[in-house]
This record gives sequence, C-alpha cells and structure tokens, in this order.
Amino acid sequence: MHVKLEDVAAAVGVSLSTASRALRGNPAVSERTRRRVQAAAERLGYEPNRMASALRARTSPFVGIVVPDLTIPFFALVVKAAQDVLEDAGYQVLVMNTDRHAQQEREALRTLLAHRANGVLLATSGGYKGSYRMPLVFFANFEPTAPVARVALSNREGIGLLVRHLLEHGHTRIAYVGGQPNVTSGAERLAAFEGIMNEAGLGDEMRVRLSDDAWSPASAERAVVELLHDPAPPTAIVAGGDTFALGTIKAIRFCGLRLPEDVALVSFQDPDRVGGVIEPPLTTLAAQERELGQHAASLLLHLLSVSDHHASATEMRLPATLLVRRSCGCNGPPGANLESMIGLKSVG
Amino acid sequence: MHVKLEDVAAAVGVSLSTASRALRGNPAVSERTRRRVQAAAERLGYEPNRMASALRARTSPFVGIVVPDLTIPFFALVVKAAQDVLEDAGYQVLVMNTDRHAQQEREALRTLLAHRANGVLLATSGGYKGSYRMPLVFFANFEPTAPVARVALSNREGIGLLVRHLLEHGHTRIAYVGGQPNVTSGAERLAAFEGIMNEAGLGDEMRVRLSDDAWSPASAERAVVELLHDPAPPTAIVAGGDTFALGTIKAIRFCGLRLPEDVALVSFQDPDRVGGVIEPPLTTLAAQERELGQHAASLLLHLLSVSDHHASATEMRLPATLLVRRSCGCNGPPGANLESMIGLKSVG
DNA sequence: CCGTGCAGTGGTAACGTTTGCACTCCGTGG
DNA sequence: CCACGGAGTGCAAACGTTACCACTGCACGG
Repeated sequence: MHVKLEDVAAAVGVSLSTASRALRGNPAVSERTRRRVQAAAERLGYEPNRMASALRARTSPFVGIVVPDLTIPFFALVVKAAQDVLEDAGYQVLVMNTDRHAQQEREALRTLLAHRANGVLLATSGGYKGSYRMPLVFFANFEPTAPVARVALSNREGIGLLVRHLLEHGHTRIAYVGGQPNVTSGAERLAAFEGIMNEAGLGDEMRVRLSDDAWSPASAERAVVELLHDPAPPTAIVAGGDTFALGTIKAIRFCGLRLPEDVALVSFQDPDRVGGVIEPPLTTLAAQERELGQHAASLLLHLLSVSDHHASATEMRLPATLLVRRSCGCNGPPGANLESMIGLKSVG
Repeated sequence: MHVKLEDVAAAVGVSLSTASRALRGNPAVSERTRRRVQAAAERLGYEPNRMASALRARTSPFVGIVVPDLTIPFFALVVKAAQDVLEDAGYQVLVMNTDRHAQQEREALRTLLAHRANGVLLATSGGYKGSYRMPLVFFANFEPTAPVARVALSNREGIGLLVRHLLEHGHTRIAYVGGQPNVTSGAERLAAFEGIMNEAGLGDEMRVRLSDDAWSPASAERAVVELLHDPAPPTAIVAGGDTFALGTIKAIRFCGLRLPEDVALVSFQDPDRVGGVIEPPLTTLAAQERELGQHAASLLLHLLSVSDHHASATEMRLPATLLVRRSCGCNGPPGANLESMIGLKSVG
C-alpha cells in the first residue's frame, strides 16, 4: 500500500542500505547518489515508516502529556506551549485526558509505556503510584511524596499577594472559596489562605468554602450565596481559581450586592482572559500558562538529555505577580479592561 | 531495558508464539497456559511494544486530529469529544496544531503519514492539496472543491436564524462583523448574511466589517467603533463568532451606548459558555462542539470500517438552534444567565 | 488396530528500517 | 608492481512482535 524504502532503492538502482544512508544524511554516500535517491523519494512520495525506524533504532518518537481535561483553558494553554517546545525538539506528542480519574490516569501512563514514550509531563489526578520507568515531570499538580521533578505555580506566594492586598484595604472578614485539597493546587492555596489569616490574627474572622470535586462554578455560587446570607457576611472574597471567581460574581449579583462596593473580590486566576468584558475587571494574578508549559517541557528535555532520570527531583516555582484591577475596590479607570486583550484567540 | 515477550515466555517456559497467543486471547491456547502467561506478564510488568505489533500486524494504532489551535475553546471541545470516541474505538489520537499556517498543516499531514495513521480529522487552514492517501474527514473548515467527507455547522441556516430574529424585532440597519472568507466558516456566514439582507430588500442598509486574519476581538472592536460613529449607525449587529461578539461588546461600551437598548447584538457563538456572567446574556445559537466532534469521529470510524475511503464524499450539517436571551432586546428575566451553567469546566 | 481429527504447542518467516561488517574499486606511495 | 587506505557500496542481521505452518499427542469411530 505505502511506498517503502525498497521501492525507492529499486527505482534508483542502489541497495537498501545506500538508500537509507542517503536519506538520513550519512556522509558516507556520494553527493551524486544522495541526490538521485532524494529525487526518487520525492517523486514516489516516500514517507519513512516511523514505527519501523523507531523499532530498529531502539528509540521512540513519543513524549506524553497527561492532563485532567484538555477543554479547561488553563490546561489547553499549558499543553500547547509544552507541545510547541517538544515538537521543536523533534518529539511527537501524545496528549491524554484523565477526566480527573486516577484509573484513567494509570491507563494513560500504561499506554505511554506501550508506545515506549521517552518521557511524560503529568498533571496528576492521583493516579501516579511509584515509578513508571519513564522520565517524568509533574506540572501544576503533583505527588508531594514522589521524588520526581516538578514545576508549578507559586500557590502560597500568590494567595499571599491576594490576601495581603485585601488586608491593606482594611478588610478583616475575608472568605476563601476554592477547590478540594485533593490536588496540589487546591491544597496549597487553601493552606496558604489559612496560614496568612491566622498569622494576621484573623483566624476567627476567616471563612472557608470548598467546591465539589468537579470544581464547578455552580457549587462556588451556592457556597457564596450561603456566605453572604450570614449575619456577619465577609467584606471580601478570595477565589482559588477562575471558575470560583465566576460563581462568586454570579452569587454577588444574585444577592443584589455591588462589586466591589459591597463585597470585594480577588482571584487566583482570571476567568476573563479571553475577553476582558466582565465588569468590573478582576484583580488577579498574572497568567502563566505559557511559562509553565515551556518550563515543564524544557525540564523534561533536560532530563532526557542527561538520561539519568532518577537523580533530579528538583522543584521549580514560577513567581506570582499581582495585577491590580478594579474588583478589589481599587480605583482603576472605569471602562473596558484593556490590558487583558493581548494574545486573544478565536474560533476558526 | 524494557521487558519483552521473550522474557515472559522464558519465565513461564513456553514459546514466544504461545505467549503471544495467550496474551491476545487467542482461543487456541489452553486455559491453564493462558493464566500462567498472564500472571508472568503481570509480575514482570510486561507492556507490549505497540510499534513492534503495529509493524508486524501491518496496522497502526493512530488516528490524527489537525486543528488550527488547540487553545481555542471551540477546537478544544471538538477535539476532546472526537478523541473520546476514537479512543473508545481503540485508536491512539495524535493532535496537531497548525497555527493557521498552510505549511504547518501540510507538515502535520506528512507526520501523520509517517506514523501510518489510519485516518485524519482535519479543520483545514488551507494546506490540504489533493489526496494524502489516508481516509479523511473535514470538520468545521473544509476544502469545498475536494471530494472528501465533511461535517460542519449549519452556517447559513444559523446566520439565517439570527438575522431573521433581528428582522422580526423590526431592525433594518443591521451590521455583520465576522471573519475573513478564507476559511469555510467565515465564507459561509458572510455569504448567508449578505444573501438574507438582499433577499429582504435591505441590501443598501447592511454594513459588513471583517476582522483581520487572526480573528481577534481587538480588530472587531475597532471595526464596530467605526460603525457606531457612522452618521447612520446600525441598530443591530450580528457577530460571526464568539470573539467578534466580545469585541463588539467592548466597542458598544466604549461608545457609551447601552446593550440592547441602543444597539442589539446577536452572535453565532457564545463567548460566555464557561461563566454566564456577561450582562446582558447574549442571544446566540446553541453550542454544538460535542456533537460536531462526535459526528466527525463516527464518520471517520465508518470510513475506516468500510475501507473504501474514496467513495464517500458525504456532507453532514448539524442543525442550528436559536437561544433567545437578552442581548437582542427580548425581555428575558433580568439577572444571571442561568441556562448556560451546564457542563462547566475549571482549572485543576 | 489404524486412520482421522483436533487441541495445544513450537519453529520460523515476515513487517520496514538501521547499521556493523565486508567487499570492491581506485589512487597513491614505497 | 604491489601493498595500503579510503571512499562508496552491498549483505545480512537485528529490533519485538504476529501469524502461518507443521508437529505432537491423544481420543474417537470404524
């Protein structure tokens, strides 16, 4: 069905070995022969069978990226950035979704093993148990006990920036709405919030509500409505992620309150990256999906190059930056949220 | 490095053939042997080398999906839906981005050829030239002249629903803001708008502005600001996609106008799927990413099963449905846009 | 008692590449 | 004139798996 090396060799009248060498640029073949072989390959539409090459050369073209869900903008952006880096390095990327199931994560890793993937980028949902005999880099969510390289956002530092900004505004009754601590991002952000509040002597005034396992805005909305009906409602809310911010906005509106006059809001991530049309624009941390993906990919490439993937259990954290906009009560210029209009994407 | 079939066979004391048969459930091997082989494979952590199997069995595990950009929510959702279907059918999916470059699209197709992909799902950016000797299904954007199966949204019908709704409201000076006609979605939506307006005898009152090649909201915003400064500005705007709707909203606000009182807006897609916090909620067509992905994948699976991929050049269109919300001027209940809260996703 | 058939197994040739080794030329220096 | 070396090429063995064919027992019917 497909034209193979043999056909090319026959067309030129050389042996398989020579044809192979000519195509992969081996200097042992004469200039004249190389050109003739390349011409024939072009003419016949020859495309080397990568599985056969990989088998013989005892190498694999693959690298895996395993994420909970590709349709979450955060992961889509990280995956794209990582994929670009890895493909530039000559690898073929296999993207796998786990749908947040540990079982599916294990299956994904087995599949990658079956393809003899050179390495894996993993945002774990809890399915990682012990080594899988592949170089591995955790990103975003990791297994704290595993001696494996990882790169993540500065969850503690980021929450610190957000909360301290609210404290500087004079808020004391601050609530946190975030995800379950069963993944790294949820656990670290929650712990950071509690730590800072206790440190500030506001342990009694803080309120915490955690979303359901699906990290849905709907559950955040319910939680915030509940919070706001409290006899002593919070004057400021910290959202532990973009969807929680969305739920919070809806809840505040639902209760007939004004943002930021009645309740201030800051969020770990901006749900409004793509449009900048939410009013008021949200005070959030700067987005770092590209950096996260690029760093994770580079780290994996490094591990692959040194080929000693047991040694490096480094941890890399991307520094958090606060973007003060208007949802915290600061007086930014009213109107459209212009600075977030960079790097927008659209449906094609 | 990796344990191979030979090791498993040796551990049990059977031949390679028997071990192979046992693991792939060939009924020719006795129950007792099968169990012993499976136990040994388990114990040794054997994972069959899919590239070797594929090579020998003259089949490939792969199917490709080629999209302009995975970080665009529309494509992310379609890809996820298609990937789920294809993986359930036992295929390994290779996702490739083209960044809207015809050249990158051609390279992606060549790469898939090199992996001997069984078939491809392609949202083309213009790189498709002639056959690539693989079963192929276009989705969303296709090559009108190529005799290849395709599944797409009902662009004409959808624009028809949107425009006619505005006409029923009594609007006559209607503007269209959309993408360049260099891809199917841009071309069909634009043509539909012009067709309906002319048909309604409003050819003179219609205005058309096309975005730059990147389909960016920023260029839509500029275009709409321009439109609104016209001596006879449009009273209603049709956005040809979600990003154009975003740009339009910002432009309307920037001009100090009210939505929908001063200018009505309807959009082909909803930029606010994920939150439902934009005020007022937009009148749009119902989202169909899942259906599109599933149908495209099923169609490809069908082509693969009949193994005669030259015959079927069918065209499938998903029927469009209008979701009347408030941006068109209809009196929906004020407040949060609740019906769009289904199927939300979050960062993990 | 022998032929037949079938269940179970092993040997081995592929699949399409890459690569170590050996071979053939030829030019050059001794 | 012969030995030597290097440039260019071909042969054949791998890579890990699957599948065809052949073989061994054994049970059964005639």
